[in-house]
Amino acid sequence: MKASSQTVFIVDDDAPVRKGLARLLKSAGYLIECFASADEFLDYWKIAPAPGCLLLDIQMPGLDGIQLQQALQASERFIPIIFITGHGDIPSSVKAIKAGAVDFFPKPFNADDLLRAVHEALQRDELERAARGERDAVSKRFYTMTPREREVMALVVRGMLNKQIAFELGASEKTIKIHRGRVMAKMKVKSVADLVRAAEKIGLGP
Amino acid sequence: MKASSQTVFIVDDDAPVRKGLARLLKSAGYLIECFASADEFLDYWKIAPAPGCLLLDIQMPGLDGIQLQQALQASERFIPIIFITGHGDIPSSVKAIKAGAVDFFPKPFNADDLLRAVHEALQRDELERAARGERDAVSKRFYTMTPREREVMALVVRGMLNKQIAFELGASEKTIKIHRGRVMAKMKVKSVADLVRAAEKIGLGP
DNA sequence: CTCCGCATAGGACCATGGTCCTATTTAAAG
DNA sequence: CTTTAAATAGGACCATGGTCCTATGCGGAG
Repeated sequence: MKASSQTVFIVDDDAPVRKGLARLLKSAGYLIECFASADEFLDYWKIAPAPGCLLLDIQMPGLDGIQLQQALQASERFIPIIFITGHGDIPSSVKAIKAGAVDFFPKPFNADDLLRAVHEALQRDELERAARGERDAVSKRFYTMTPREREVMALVVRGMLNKQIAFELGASEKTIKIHRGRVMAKMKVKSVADLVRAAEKIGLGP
Repeated sequence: MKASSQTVFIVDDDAPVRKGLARLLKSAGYLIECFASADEFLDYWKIAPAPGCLLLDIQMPGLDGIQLQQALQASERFIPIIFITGHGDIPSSVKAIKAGAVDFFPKPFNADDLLRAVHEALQRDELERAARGERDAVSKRFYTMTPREREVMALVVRGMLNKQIAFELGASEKTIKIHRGRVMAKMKVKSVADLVRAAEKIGLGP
């Protein structure tokens, strides 16, 4: 029984299957939440998204597993998905994995394989959350800047000198220095190197 | 018939299948090379790797498709793979895609789907080659530098001042300036921003 | 033993970056 | 109509970066 603040969300229309999965994963030390349909899960997820992963049956009344995956992809809240299916075929497994699913198990599946996949999925979620947190922090700072400051930042990140930036933007070098100072302050970085890395996190290429 | 300098390599132990695939892809304007076994392909590939993609049957005497994929993964020469199989199962399709395969088709497959996959694979190969070319160029420059210059580069990329680098390396600021100048020259960059991006291409983190 | 690459470093000098202070103009918000 | 945020910019000043030239010491290759 390991401590865990991560939840395994189980979505399956078959109650005995849910119970079986829940028991298996509880005994492995994970927090569990069960849902009988994709919509039920989505309602919960919109209100209380949490760190964890999603164990998802493909065949279900209402939204099926693949559709739920697409819905989650479109939303901004990411969660790693492991598919489970009674009657899956190769094309759908390929599609699911290409769309980023962690794994895809036909029933009956091996419990150890599933646990390994859950472990991998939870790890992915942690990494993704960390990366996302950084992106969000940088992005938030970026949007505290004025339009002009953002322009200056873009050119600094391209490696341009104040003089060149001044020419490019039709302002004096003096003004650029001021904007540049504010960019460094608002982005909370101490060097151009850090600024470049921050810019890349939010997709600001040269 | 479009012009193409990219080759589709077909590896299948069944001659009629090879011929059918070759005809289909030739009529779509691609260059084709056929092989009856994984080893045959590998021998060719070791000598003359070329831009393109690989159409690969899973079931074959000798090395099977998945093993060939692993062998290619271990080597430094990347080529995008599309699997074709008569008797594939879901676990192997999942494994193949997770290992980076572009697609995985059970027979019989739809010709349009295959052509789409080939197109995607060739695109991937181009992107991968471009990225790899850049990495190699940067890496080559990196290794023209002396050990000391590389140390200085690492610290410059971390955003440190000459003064701090001097202290860190136990040298005078003057010496650091000289190394730094050589770093910029040998890496062929004109700004710290460019140096940071070059460093990231070869996995030099802060 | 000599030559060369590497690391070291000082002097001189100028370009560049950064930060004070002050000040004006404009446009939007109240 | 006044307040405020944004962009503009000059003066003064100092820190930092970059590039000349010159010079020394060390260790390996020829």
